[in-house]
Amino acid sequence: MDTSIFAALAEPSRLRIIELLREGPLTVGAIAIQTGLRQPQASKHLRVLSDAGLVEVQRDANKRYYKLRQEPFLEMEAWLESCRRVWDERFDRLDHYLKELQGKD
Amino acid sequence: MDTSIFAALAEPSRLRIIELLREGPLTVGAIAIQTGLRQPQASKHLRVLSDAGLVEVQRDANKRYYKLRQEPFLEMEAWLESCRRVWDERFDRLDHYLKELQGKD
DNA sequence: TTATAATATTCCCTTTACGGTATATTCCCT
DNA sequence: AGGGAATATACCGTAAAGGGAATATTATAA
Repeated sequence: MDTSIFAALAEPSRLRIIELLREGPLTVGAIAIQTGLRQPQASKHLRVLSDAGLVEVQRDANKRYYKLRQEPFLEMEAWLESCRRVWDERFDRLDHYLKELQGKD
Repeated sequence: MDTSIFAALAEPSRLRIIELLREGPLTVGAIAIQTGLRQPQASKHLRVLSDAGLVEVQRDANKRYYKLRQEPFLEMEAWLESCRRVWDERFDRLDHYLKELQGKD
């Protein structure tokens, strides 16, 4: 799991941007307005998100539409899935079983 | 979605700790050894993870067993779910439909 | 080609995060 | 009570992150 994905999402404005992009692609200007960011900061945050692979850009004249990329989201889902078995009933029972074995030494 | 969760996971050593805890609860000492961290750093990272609600501690004499908490993982799964609809087939079609409407102006 | 709109980058400054080391705390054992 | 193990906290120094403002880039239109 690449930590740069989490690092990108750790900044409130960037998380906000991601949430805006759930509705569909947006230009830098639109993002700046909807987040209350100044244009340079919006660009800079989008750069970080882009470097982390969370968004991609689609050019249209001198506007740039940013949109979400699916891959990192799939990666996160897979990672969460790998954590999920901790709370899996069967794993819990196995855990207790092993603990009991240890206790017998 | 609380960004402190992502901030906690953004640090490589902390992500590693979480991944170790997938196997079950561990003491600070065990975590320090398995990650190659010195004990104080391990404690500090665990503090961050704890403040973010990702782990909880269970005392046993002067040892402390850290284990994963389920809630933030459920929260992340729900959040990812809210992003998922972007790639939903139907949403995509609606998007194209709206774009076509705009083009007619 | 020049003006303008949209976006990206640079520089500076301040704050925050992290590692290292020392020290404090807590608990057990005798 | 005193010693030692396990863990937490404090303090310091450095490096990275983030905002602000100015400037550079790219594309369009006249």
